[in-house]
Amino acid sequence: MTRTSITPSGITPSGITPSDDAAPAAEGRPFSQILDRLRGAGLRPTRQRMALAKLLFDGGDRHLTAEMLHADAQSANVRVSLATVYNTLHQFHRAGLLREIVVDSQRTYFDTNMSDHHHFYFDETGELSDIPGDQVEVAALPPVPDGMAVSRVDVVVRVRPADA
Amino acid sequence: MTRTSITPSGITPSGITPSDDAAPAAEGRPFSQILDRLRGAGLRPTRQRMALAKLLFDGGDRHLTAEMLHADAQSANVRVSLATVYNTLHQFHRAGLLREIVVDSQRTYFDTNMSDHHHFYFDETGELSDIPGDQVEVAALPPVPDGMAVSRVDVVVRVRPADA
DNA sequence: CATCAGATTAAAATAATTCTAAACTTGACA
DNA sequence: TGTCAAGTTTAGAATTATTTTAATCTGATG
Repeated sequence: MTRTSITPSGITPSGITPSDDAAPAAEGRPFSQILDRLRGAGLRPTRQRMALAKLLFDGGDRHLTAEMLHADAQSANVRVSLATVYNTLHQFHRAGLLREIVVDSQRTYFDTNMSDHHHFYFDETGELSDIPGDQVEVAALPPVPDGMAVSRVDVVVRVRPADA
Repeated sequence: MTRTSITPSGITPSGITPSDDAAPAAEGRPFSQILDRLRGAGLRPTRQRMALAKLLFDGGDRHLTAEMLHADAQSANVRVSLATVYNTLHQFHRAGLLREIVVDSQRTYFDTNMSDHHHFYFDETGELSDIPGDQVEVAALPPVPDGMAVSRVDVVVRVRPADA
């Protein structure tokens, strides 16, 4: 239970409606948390960033692509262009709010789980699931080339239906 | 020294010329090795597959993209279309002659080193280098989801200039 | 050496992502 | 509160890596 996600109880799924947007936010919790998060990251809390942040961080750990988040936004009646979704994902990533996962050399996934962990990748379906950091041990890393520093170690366990 | 690559001594860089192609191949070594390799994989030894195989396997361990191999072919005066390079790389991969590496979600790399090993990835330059399998230890893999089998475990150590 | 499945190719098509330039918003300040 | 610069959003065009298409070749076999 070390996650930092925000999971309020009785708030409209996507909160922000086209008409009313400086919504009062009941006791002022979920909105201001996201707001602080954006401010803290030096990102102006715009309507679309707020909405995307809510979609991203309100639902537990998620692995998604730009297209997925865009679709999510559509279903939640949040109007954002795909370009903005791409921009926002990258900004959030640079700001340390999201992690980029490379498992498929054709699409880019982002992970809302920023803790130290690795991934299962289901080749068939293209789905991802987390492996807690403490369940994989990468021992004995070789000496890093001169003048270089490790920026990250990624472990991807590729799985497929046991069978053939 | 457990590699299986073929490194002949005094043969013209790419061997195959547009005009003469059923070349005698001196004592019949490098050609027939590649030939056997293709035949063994159930791939018809065509002019372009032979040439690409030579480029791929004659030069030690290599990490390359389709575009790179295509460029290689051009400089070696081997005429192959880019589409054929793509096809060939995938066929070789399916045939177990090449390994696909996912480190960059924008291009696909292939590795001629089929032994068990992992990679350093230089974020800045997009270059790759091998880490011998025995220099990384992935211990304590978590239980694989039901009905699934591990098809591969990839470890990528991302590095960048030590500094700022 | 005729045949044909399999291979190659140029060119068009696709998919994911980025860029562009114009049209907004936002926050700051007078 | 009105104004404005700087930062954002957006539709659509552009780019990049890769795949598909359809036509044309080529290697293996009889």
